[in-house]
Amino acid sequence: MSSGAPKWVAALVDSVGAQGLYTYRLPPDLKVAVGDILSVPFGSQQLGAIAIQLLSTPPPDLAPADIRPVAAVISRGMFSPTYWQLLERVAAYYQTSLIQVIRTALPPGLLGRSQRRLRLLPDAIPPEAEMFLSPAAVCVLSQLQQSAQGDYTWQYLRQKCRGAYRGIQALVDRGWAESYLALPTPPRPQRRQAVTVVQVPTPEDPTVTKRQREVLSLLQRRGGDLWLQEALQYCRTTSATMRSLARKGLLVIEEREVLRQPASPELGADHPKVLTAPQQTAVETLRTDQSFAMVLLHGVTGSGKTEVYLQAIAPRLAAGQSALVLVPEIGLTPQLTDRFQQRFGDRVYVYHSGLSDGERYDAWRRMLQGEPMVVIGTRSAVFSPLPQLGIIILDEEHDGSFKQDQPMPCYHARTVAQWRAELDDCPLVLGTATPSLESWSAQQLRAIAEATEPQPASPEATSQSAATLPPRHYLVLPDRVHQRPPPPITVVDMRLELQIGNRSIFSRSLRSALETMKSREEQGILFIQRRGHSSFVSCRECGHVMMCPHCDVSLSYHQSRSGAAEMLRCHYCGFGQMQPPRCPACDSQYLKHFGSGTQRVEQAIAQELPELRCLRFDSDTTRAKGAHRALLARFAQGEADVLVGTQMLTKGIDLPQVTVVGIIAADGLLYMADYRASERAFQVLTQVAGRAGRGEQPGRVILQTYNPENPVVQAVKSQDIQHFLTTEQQQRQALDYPPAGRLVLLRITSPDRAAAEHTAQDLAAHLASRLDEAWSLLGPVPAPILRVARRYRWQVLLKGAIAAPIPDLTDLAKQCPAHVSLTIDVDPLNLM
DNA sequence: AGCACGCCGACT
DNA sequence: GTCGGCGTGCTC
Repeated sequence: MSSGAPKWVAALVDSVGAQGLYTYRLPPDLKVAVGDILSVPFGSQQLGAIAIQLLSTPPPDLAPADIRPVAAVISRGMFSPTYWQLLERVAAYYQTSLIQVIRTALPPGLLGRSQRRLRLLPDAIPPEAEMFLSPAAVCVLSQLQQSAQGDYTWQYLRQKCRGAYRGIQALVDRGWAESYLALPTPPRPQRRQAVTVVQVPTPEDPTVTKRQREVLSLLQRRGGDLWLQEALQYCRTTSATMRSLARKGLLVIEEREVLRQPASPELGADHPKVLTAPQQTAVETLRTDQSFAMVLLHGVTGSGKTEVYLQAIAPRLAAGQSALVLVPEIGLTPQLTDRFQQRFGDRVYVYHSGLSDGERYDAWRRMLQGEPMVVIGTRSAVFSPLPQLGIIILDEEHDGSFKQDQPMPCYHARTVAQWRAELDDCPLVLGTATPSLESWSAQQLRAIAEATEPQPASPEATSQSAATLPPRHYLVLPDRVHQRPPPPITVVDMRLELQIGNRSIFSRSLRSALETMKSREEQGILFIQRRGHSSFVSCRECGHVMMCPHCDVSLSYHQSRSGAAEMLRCHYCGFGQMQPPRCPACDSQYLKHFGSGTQRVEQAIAQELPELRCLRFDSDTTRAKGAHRALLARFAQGEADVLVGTQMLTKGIDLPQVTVVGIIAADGLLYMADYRASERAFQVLTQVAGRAGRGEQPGRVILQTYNPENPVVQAVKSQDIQHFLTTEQQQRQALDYPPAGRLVLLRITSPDRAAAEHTAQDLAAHLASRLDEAWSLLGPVPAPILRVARRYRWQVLLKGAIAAPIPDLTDLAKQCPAHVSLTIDVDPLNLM
């Protein structure tokens, strides 16, 4: 035997409990390469695994007899080297295992899992078999007898029957049922018959009948290439005619893979638009700079960012490269995806969490084929395996939904996209009307570094040198296209309204604006903050807000159940106090927690402005698939005068008829118990305001608040973004909050109330003893909503200097008792 | 996730 | 004694 050929493979097994790599034997006829997806035996299961390393000698600590063989190769050549590096980087930075990252990145089904199933053997079962069996076995038996096939997975039976395990055992022991292993079936690409016209007969050809000519011309009218089923229907003919045409060599019938793509409505074509000068500059920059760079595209709403994306992508496609477009939520941006499909046709692929497994699998196969294409997707699409990536665009880069906070890895798509752009050496465009403080600060840092670069850098000054920072460009689109002026923003002091006896949620200005709007047959948007469980407490007479004495955040209102004590609590340090009956500043009795809903606004309109027809746009009315598009279409067709909605209204919708935007109460946004409250409030309010006056008619914005002098309100009013960001950055700097410092949040949850609390305390105590001075510990504190989905939640926050390396916390999971789970959230956005 | 093993209390 | 529940630890 030749000694060089590898006979073993170290593989990463897709199992929660599997730690590290496992060695498998390679059957002589099976060719395996690093990165291939395998099916391997693991205990009693057949699991998905990824080949990590080929070995020519088995590990010494393992008896050769104990090494089991690889069962099959499910998929080959999945990972390019840079893709592999990307996943490893994500695993390392976000402190989770590589397999966990792989599970996030790959579509379900690629790492197939076998099922253990139980099949009834009806012939062997005597009458009144129940007499001999335990209740559990009877339960299993009756379940199986009720099913058509007499066949269920173990998992299903265990769900249905108490003590199913022993019951199954009893049935198997008596030979009345058999247990077997269903091998994982990789989702099979669907295949269908397709017809393609390949030759047109000459008019005088006698072998082609009149009917056949008709069929051919009908087919050609439809592009000469369609599914057999459709072709038969369309031509009202039979497969015999088609076969006869195929025999004459006029068309070809072949099996073809169906790449399932969710049906999109018929769209007309869209052509490149004439660019404004700033758009031209932006497109030019992106055309010339094709290697890794971070490009912050700062364009006010309505300035035509999408057109820049489209024209930046076009040359990449022409050069055989692909583009990745990341958006906050596909459902909210039908207009963007439509536009891309109109421009690039079937080269556009939409990838998001709402796809079925089959659709995702198809999308992956198509991407791996390497044809140039445009993938538009949400957060997880940052892992799309596009082999020839030419540009990454991250639209609405400030949006929080790019951060995952539920299962680990708690990654930020913007961070991962940056690594990806670096590894694949292509530009990353961050588009937004309201840059995040992170992106803006990074841009500032780079600008400062570049300004100081001409002098030869001293060896000590390394961290600030331009060479160590990624190259960055800052591109501004300062004006709306067609020179539409930005809508003026009127700030209304709601305290004054209360003083003159207006207890309505509508100020006099908003009311009259809505009435004028109605008389001109224009449309309006009323925005309210999404109602949350916990909210801040503010005085309706003097505007005083209850703040934490130890932290620079507002206190949150808590009431565990109706009738229970009303508590105020700080989400950062755990400080708590009772809700005072009167305002500590002015002794008013109108000290109330805030939180109003879309429904309340709807009611108020019905009572006070009954002539206005209204549509509600919130998570309740848009839950169904396609509901966003439908609702927006109804509104666009003039079915209602006002659209009442939440945050969802801020995202990339273009409604040209809207002239009035009313912000019912900005306050709910201003005092969320979070150091990012101001930034988020500024972003949301600016985005909402940007919805007004996008069409022919000029727009106006009415912003109602109990705190007109609040800096955020002032900044929104003046639209001085630079000033706002500079001030905000200084405040973060003073408190060492990101981006001036960094945070790591540990979320500890358990169905056991005490276990969650004790584990949080133990982990905090343990961390306190080992963290260096660059890091400080905040907590443990109970989560603002202590119990969610029957789990009690505690958290520990680590706050560190920006330059300090993040401590390795991966060992903490092992210190958690059973039933307590730990999530490590690096750079958390959501502190709740 | 499963599945084995081992411990403990309850019962023919 | 043994059955059945459940906690713990391992799977190449």
